[in-house]
Amino acid sequence: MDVPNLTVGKVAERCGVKVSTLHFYEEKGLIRSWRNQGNQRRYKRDVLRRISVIKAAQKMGISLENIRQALSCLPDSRTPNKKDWEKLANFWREDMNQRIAYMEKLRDSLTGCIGCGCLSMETCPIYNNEDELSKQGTGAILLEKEAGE
Amino acid sequence: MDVPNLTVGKVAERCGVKVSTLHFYEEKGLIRSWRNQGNQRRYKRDVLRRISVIKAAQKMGISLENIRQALSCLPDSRTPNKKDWEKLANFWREDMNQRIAYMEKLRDSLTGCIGCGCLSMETCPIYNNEDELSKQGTGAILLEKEAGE
DNA sequence: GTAAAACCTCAGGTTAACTTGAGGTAAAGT
DNA sequence: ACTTTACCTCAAGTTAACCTGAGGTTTTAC
Repeated sequence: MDVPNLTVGKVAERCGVKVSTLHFYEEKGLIRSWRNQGNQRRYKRDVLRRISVIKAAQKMGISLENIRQALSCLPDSRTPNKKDWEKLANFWREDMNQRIAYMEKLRDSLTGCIGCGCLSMETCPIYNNEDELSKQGTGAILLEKEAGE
Repeated sequence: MDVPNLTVGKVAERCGVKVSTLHFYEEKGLIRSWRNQGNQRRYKRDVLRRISVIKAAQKMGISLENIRQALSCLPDSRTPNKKDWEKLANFWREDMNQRIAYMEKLRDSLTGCIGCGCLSMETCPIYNNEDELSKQGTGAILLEKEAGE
């Protein structure tokens, strides 16, 4: 029982992404493959987890470039183990905490801010928070809604 | 003491945005202006607050299109009052709560998920959450980092 | 009254994260 | 064997949220 190597199609299917996405990720250095004699991509099994992590991280609002950097800490030579992945998780959890805290601040400022008169660019807590937080590396947020449709 | 009407330049300056952004917002139906005889834009003072709100909402991850829709509930004929703005704030606060809850779930799932073996597309809580939440209108997230450049 | 600063429109550019399509090769099924 | 399915590369298109620049007009300041 050799571990069967995966084709792009299989990986795409199992991860719920398009083949073109895998090409794209490879081009961006997020995943790796080697080629068979026919020049077709083959993947090791751990690419599945890698892609899962990429997707999860994206949902947390991390850009592909940042994900790439984080993933580059994973060992290239051997299949990453539990400790490797945990390191990644720890790295991002702190980030998440900051993002969440930022959102909470925004939420808490919102009602007061919009309702009262303070929402003037210079004095509004929302704007003051921004500067403070962007220095910490947590800046603008873009949440994409994919509601009904 | 007539309220002096604002020019694009003034509005841009006071809001910390570029003139082109104001043109853009107007084109997208987010703000309004009228023209003087020379065809130049003039704004009422409440445009400042409107833009503040747009900016704040963007930081919360709301898309311009959604902001436009929300703002379209504001009265066009009269200057919006406190109640009008509060309605908006309430509308978005619920949204924020969902987004925050989603982030928290993600964060809490992250360590376990990445660390253990469950991060397989079909069973991972992160993926299950996604479906559940996207039906509620809270989908993918994109947080833009503007750290130290 | 004239020169600089501000404004106008419209076309096209930018970035991220992909997707689509054309034109061609490899692998799999029967 | 041959046909269908899968894969390859490379170029160009897509969306959001703007920005830049060209070519021309209006205001403002001295």
